[in-house]
Amino acid sequence: MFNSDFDLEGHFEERESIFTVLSPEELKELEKARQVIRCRRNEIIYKEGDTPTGMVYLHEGKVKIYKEGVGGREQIIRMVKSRGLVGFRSLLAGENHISSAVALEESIVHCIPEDFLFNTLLKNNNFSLRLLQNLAQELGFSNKRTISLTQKHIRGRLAESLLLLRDKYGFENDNATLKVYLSREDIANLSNMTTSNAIRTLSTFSNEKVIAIDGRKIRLLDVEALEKISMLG
Amino acid sequence: MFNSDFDLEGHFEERESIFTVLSPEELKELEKARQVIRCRRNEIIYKEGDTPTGMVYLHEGKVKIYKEGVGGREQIIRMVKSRGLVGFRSLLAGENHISSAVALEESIVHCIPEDFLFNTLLKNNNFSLRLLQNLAQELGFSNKRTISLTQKHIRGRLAESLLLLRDKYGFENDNATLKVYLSREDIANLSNMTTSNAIRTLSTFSNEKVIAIDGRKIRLLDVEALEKISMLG
DNA sequence: TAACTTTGATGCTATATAACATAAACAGAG
DNA sequence: CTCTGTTTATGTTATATAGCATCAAAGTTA
Repeated sequence: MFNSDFDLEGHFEERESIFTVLSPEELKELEKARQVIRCRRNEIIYKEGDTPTGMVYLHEGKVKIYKEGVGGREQIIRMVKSRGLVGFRSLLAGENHISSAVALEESIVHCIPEDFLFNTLLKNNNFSLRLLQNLAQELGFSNKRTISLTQKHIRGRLAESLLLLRDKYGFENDNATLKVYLSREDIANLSNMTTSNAIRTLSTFSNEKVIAIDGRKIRLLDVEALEKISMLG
Repeated sequence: MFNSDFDLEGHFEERESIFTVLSPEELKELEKARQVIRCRRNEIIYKEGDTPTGMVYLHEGKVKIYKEGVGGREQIIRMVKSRGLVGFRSLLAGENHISSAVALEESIVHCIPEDFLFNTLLKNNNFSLRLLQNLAQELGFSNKRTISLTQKHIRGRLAESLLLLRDKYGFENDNATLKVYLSREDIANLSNMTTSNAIRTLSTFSNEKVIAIDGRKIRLLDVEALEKISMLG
């Protein structure tokens, strides 16, 4: 096993939300207990250091989860898509939030009270198992990511990020344009590099015809090449 | 919250094993089901890519868990102490191992069959909750670590690793000597740097009277200074 | 429309750290 | 004990990438 790369095929896919394992009664309770919140673009959902008020579920939209590092430099540690979980780790660990969550576009999140969560965990073992699986996969992702972000070179890190965005959000109808529109700064923060270097390297990829850029629209022209670049670091 | 550092006080402490939440009958079953294995120094417990055969519990000893990165360079992602879990993530995620585990000294591990694990998870909700908490804390650790390893400079990374080793394994009776004896290479692999740089930086710390080194014996002379170095990156 | 702010693009310089080389100290095998 | 391989130590060089500066383009607000 030399390939330390991501299992690019839907590794942490989750077409269905974690709540599909709930019974009809539990779902009813959930609907009563949850609080539906609409978030605007760039709105903060929670911040590093906050005490979690409940579990946060992203019903619709896109969210970035990041941590502030040395000198306030932010590192995006996870991207969330519709039907995904945003804030759940800290609650389960019994800690305050260690990261911040911000909506990347108009989003709808559900805030699920702590009580409901723990009651359901105690009642419904399948729910517990499902959450365990989710966390375990997330931990695997984080471990793999640590290696990539520390050991790969700029080109490899950027290529990996682009593939990661494809896996997470997929393509537009043309089957090539990433279905997510990030600023160069966000791309840099996702890939552990400065904004200048993200811009520069995207340009290089574009010159090499590996991708095509049009503002924030990124089309993956040669996925195989990207995978190669990502692999070789 | 500017301090993105570790909660140095027993963040992922676990004096008691996760099995304390089992009932007397479950414990009996566990004793029947588990396989006790003695590992010698440097013995491989499992390797990246292996299919997990069960949950691995470290009864006694010290274990490093690492992943191979670009060009075979290894990154230690976790250190395990007595009564800790070694292999559990992959089983819960339903994946193959994404990391390897090696005994750092003579160790005794218990291999707990998959059946027992999942049966107990379905029967005993407190066990599930406990495991959820464990995983959630581990994920938090991994996220924090990603930031440290990517953003801190060599001195900061090494200082953090030394503090991490103290938190995990504690001191000898002199209340200063780390109770773990790693090669410079392991220290480097833990801190995301080359062996030369680990050696060089340890020397520097020694010259600065922050630590004292005598072969693999490392005494922390000025913990406050180390914390400062770790903090400032 | 104009003034202003943010984002994107590109070049240049500085620097942290990897990579390499050499040698001493140490450990294990015969 | 001697031989041989590994670990530790230290100096030198090369390089990837951060940091900074400048400018153009695109959005935003007045």
